[in-house]
Amino acid sequence: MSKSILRTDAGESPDHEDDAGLRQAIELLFFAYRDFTGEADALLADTGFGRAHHRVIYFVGANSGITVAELLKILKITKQSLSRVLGQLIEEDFIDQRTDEIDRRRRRMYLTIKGAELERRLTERQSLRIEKAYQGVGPAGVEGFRAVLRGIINEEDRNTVSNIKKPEKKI
Amino acid sequence: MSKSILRTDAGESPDHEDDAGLRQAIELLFFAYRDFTGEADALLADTGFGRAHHRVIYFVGANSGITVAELLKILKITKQSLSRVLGQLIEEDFIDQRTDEIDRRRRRMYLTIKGAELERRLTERQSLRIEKAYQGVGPAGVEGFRAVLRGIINEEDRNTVSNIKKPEKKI
DNA sequence: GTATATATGTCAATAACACTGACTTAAATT
DNA sequence: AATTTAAGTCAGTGTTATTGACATATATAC
Repeated sequence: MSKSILRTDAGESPDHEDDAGLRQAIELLFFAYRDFTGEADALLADTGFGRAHHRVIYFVGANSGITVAELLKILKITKQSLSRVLGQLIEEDFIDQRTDEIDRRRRRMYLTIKGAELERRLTERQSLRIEKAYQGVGPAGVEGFRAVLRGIINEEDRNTVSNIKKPEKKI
Repeated sequence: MSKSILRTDAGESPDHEDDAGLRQAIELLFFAYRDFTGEADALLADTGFGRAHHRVIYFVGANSGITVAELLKILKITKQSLSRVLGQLIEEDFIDQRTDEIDRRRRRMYLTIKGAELERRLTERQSLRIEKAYQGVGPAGVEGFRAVLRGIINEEDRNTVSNIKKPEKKI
């Protein structure tokens, strides 16, 4: 009685993953992301910052010297949204913004000592959670995890994620 | 020069996953979730509903007859937050709420025809995305994907996700 | 060198989603 | 009869995001 809502409840589905398997994946993504971000959210709660600040700190940390436009492309939010968050982070000395030497329209962003310290604490927690989840899964399983997530990402953005095997990222 | 921020930039890290690998996983989760939800968000945009409505519709669809308290536990939001979203969904006839026959304090929720139709459209899209991501990864890889996500979820909630291999879910 | 395009920033209004705290109602349990 | 549980509501607040309009500085094209 409870089985499928995706298909019309008959017993077909021949060659592809069954509905239940796909629904399970949907739920796994929801719960995993909820808990994955929840931990960092809790750590941030004291500082007055939120998830948006975390994202900015993370990506500036991962891409030192990133420009505003590049950051917007990654986050897929509007300039005005970023502005508020970024303004606070600069104001409170977590991020340093410097004009590009060559193209003086561009502002490049860097973590301050304080910013890097916060980034480290946040990333450390999340890394630990993932590291634990990797345990007992085995290299092939971990590779499967990566491959499926990569496949879920919009094609045009798959290369935005740093690809370890290949030489070096740039962004 | 850009490598690690997690550890102090020296070349250690012996037995465990290296920082770059874990950072990559963090980014994969971010981008995958962003795009995974983005598609449904776009579909919802016309209707005036948002991601919160989607979550309620999804979980009521997956757990027909779920009570308010059970839904709150899954979503980890407050009663007041749910109230707004749920109220709209009932008002606009996507969800039907009926008093439990036995315990008349409980209100059980069900999708209406209209609600089930919307749920189907949303879940279909997301399922298709996951199905595509599964292609070429192989059964072991898919199992790895599931296992890692399950490991990321807080221990107390790992069984909230339907576990296909075992008899049946309940919630 | 003037015109145009690009990169960034800002002002104002609005909306979705979430929170805390305090309280009510109805029904079940003790 | 007293207490607990399930659900709902009122009021106030905060974070994250949106759209639209406009301003400034700099680079590039003609």
